[in-house]
Amino acid sequence: MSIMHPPTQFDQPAPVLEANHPCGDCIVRCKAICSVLDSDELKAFRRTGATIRLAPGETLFYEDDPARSVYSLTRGMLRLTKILPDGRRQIADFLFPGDFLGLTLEEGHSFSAEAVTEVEVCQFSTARFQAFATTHPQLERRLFALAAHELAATRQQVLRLGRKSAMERIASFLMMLANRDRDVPVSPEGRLMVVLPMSRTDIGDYLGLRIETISREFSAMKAQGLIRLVSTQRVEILDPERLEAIAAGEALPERSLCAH
Amino acid sequence: MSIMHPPTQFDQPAPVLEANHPCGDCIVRCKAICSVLDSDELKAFRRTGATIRLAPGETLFYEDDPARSVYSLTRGMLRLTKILPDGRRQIADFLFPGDFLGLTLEEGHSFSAEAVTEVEVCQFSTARFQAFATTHPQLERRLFALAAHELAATRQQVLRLGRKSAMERIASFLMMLANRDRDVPVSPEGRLMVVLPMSRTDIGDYLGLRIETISREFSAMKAQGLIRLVSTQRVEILDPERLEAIAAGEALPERSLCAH
DNA sequence: CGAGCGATTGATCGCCATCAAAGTGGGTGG
DNA sequence: CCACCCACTTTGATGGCGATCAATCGCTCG
Repeated sequence: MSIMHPPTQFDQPAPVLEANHPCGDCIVRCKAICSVLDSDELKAFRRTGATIRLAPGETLFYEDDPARSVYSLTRGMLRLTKILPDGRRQIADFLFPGDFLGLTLEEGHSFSAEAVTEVEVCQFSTARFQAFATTHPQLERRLFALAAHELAATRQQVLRLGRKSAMERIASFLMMLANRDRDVPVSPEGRLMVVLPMSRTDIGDYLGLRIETISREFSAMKAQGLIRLVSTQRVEILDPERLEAIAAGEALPERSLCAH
Repeated sequence: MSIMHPPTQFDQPAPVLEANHPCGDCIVRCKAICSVLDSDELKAFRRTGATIRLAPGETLFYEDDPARSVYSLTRGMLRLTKILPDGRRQIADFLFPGDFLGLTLEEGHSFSAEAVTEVEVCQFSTARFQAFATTHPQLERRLFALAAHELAATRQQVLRLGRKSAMERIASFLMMLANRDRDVPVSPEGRLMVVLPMSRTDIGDYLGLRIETISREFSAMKAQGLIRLVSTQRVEILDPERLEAIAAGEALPERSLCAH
């Protein structure tokens, strides 16, 4: 998952489209990979692709499947997962509308992609996409920008998993979600609201923790007045500064469960 | 660190260079970013850069330093580190000759880069490098390939840190090193030999473990006949199949310290 | 209203961290 | 050449965080 939206120089208004353009009502036009294409390019590009819809839990592709398609996520949330032979699972990333996936230099995909919520993606043949990219340098530059951004975000994840405590990981995760859609996240009273479309199991598998630990730390955070659990899927952030400090590893341990 | 060398389609013989070409004796010519350039391009490119040498422990740049240069590592090993306020350290990656670093879309670097061994890098101004890339599409394609490759390797690291035990992490680390230079690594008797130029502290900070754990697991592996500790910096792999199985999470726990 | 699944809470365990001490090896100076 | 030093590694003893096992809660749906 990106730390936040890709750098703003790419969040530019995309070229205006004529009426009836196949991408005319695309929600992620300004963010997606296609934003660097002009109207005609985009139309040509779009014709080479299909739209796929997935229900929650459905799989877009499996790890090691031959990588014959690339995808642009237009609606919903995907998770990228890796599984160990004994069933241990790691979620490498959550993907949001505008994210791009599936381009690899190896033969097969290096992770599975599954729908967390209802999902809609644009699908393109890898071969045709690459041919198209070769003739559109700005698309290649955009590809690199996306990869570089993902890489930076994934290295943040490495820091989280390698060196942060359970509460720090969760705080970090919440702040990341809170920072990503600065548009949606305010409660009626103007407080930061984070939506968690994924299950506790997913959060655990993303943060390298068990679901019980996720639950316990959420409860501890609630007890400390850091957050409010509006519902299972909605968290209100009551103290963003302190939560951010915890996420950054700046806060005193303050034992989560110490009563004695 | 790459899982292994970048895909072979890029490991092509680089164009032959005339005598006295400034890159004529470059060790990493076939692997580095420059491999996509022909002789004249390369000469023009090289003139824009400088050579920097670092002693072990010296820093090439710090996290959050403005990113004004990019680098190609020609000799030695670098580590990319992130530090938490209280001193906890995570090594995001080890870099080898032929690796490229420093290109980011943010203002500053997202990690520090320090020399593990004696190091030599080619330095280029970011601005000039980007201008040069704009006019050399094959360079941009190569950049994307490197980023994509790094991203896949970093996601492997996420799996290691999120879901693998101490011994699995170390086995995985050893096999990664063993697979990376298939050229160097055989002992006189034809067995797999891995060189560890970095300290135990570095290994620990890469794998999210303490140095005591690294030592203990090395000893346990030795006791199980998996490896032989030739010296602090040299490990002979005695049972690659089983070590690979452990690395992949396929092996039974086989309690490391269970005597009773 | 009951079934069933996910989330929460509780009790205990075990892996790895921490604290501590001893071993090793390389470099320096007498 | 050898004694000493210092940094790094290894080994040992103990503790704590998060995992595991287990029970309860709460919501959704039939």
